[in-house]
Amino acid sequence: MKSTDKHEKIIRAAVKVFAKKGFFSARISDIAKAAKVADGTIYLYFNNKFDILISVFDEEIGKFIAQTKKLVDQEDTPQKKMEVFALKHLSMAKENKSLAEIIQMELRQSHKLIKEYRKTIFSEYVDIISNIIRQGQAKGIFREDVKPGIAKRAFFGALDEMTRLWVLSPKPPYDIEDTAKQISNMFLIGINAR
Amino acid sequence: MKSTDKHEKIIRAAVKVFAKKGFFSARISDIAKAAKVADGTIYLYFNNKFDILISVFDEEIGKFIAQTKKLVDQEDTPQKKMEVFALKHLSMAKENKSLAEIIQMELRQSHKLIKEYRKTIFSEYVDIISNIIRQGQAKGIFREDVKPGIAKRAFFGALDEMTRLWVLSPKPPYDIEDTAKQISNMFLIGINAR
DNA sequence: GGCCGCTAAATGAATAATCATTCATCTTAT
DNA sequence: ATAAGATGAATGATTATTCATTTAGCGGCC
Repeated sequence: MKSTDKHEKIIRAAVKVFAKKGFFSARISDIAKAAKVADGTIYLYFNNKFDILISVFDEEIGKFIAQTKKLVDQEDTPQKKMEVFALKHLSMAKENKSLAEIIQMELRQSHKLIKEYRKTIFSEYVDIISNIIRQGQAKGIFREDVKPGIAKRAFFGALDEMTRLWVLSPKPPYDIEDTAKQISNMFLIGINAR
Repeated sequence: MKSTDKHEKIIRAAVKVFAKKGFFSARISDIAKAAKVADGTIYLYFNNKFDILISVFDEEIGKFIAQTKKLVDQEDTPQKKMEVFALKHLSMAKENKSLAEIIQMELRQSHKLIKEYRKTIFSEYVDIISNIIRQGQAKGIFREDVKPGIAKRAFFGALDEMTRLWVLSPKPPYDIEDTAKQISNMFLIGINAR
């Protein structure tokens, strides 16, 4: 029985089960059933339940960050980079809802390991934003008095909250591209009339 | 033994314990010990563990929203209202770190009841923002093409993410008032140089 | 080709530990 | 003396994890 990669099958099943029930309420037997393997089989591929969660993060989030960086690099202006970042962020949430749900829910746990994990992985991600902002400031395109360390959080937070809305609702209530543009515009030109 | 209000004592203890260990890892006996009562006593005041968490939210978040509304109402201009909202939000997180931590962590759970709860309570809160924006638009102060439904999420998300930073770190790295001003400015006038 | 024997992989029932919850008993205040 | 309040040991339910047993794939041999 070597036909399919069990590791992969279990990860995929776990993403679905964790998204649906949450990490703590998910039973190993739920994951096993969803992956169509025996309970014990899971322990041939993972050390314990927590290890499954970490593996989900490790194997999925890394890819996504790399993709985002690449897309941002392809754009010329800082403004366009911001917009592309927003678009990529929101698209990912829409296209991979279960994973987005897990990131939203489980990566917020107060478990020590999760906290550390979040700090590291999210720093790498939000620093894409602060780099764009610094570039823009160097070129005289962005205001000098904006602190990149705050702005990156604000921009990421705005996108993260939109994602949460979609994760909690059955359907995305807004158009992805329109939302990405609205949000990046709000940061770029503000909401004041003139 | 009627000297102190047990209900209150237990809530206070629960806030600390939940903040430290998270809802699922917190044991009833932890809370009992922190509140200096017997395990069984907790069940004289609460139906079950989950009920404690809900009570924490109910009794603390309601107060906070009311306070925020009042402060916002006292300001004249929409711009000032936005700034005051931001300031109140961040101050609350700084002054009541344990509660902020619980809101950050536990109110994100995928448990069905929590999801519903979050939708209701947060709607009330973020609608303060969309109301400010609509007022500003009616007065011709804010751009008409900004959608209040998106802007409210973005603004809240930005503040929420700053809060998360503080909750995860040992110390607040930025000045509250300065941060509130930076964030509201970013929304009001954007980050573009001109 | 068919038949052993061997190993790695898979199974799932049994185990063992964890805790939320209960309730028979005890305390305290009036 | 009584009852409302408090106690905490015992209960029972839940599940992560283990491990004795089974199964499947594979190479060598006749």
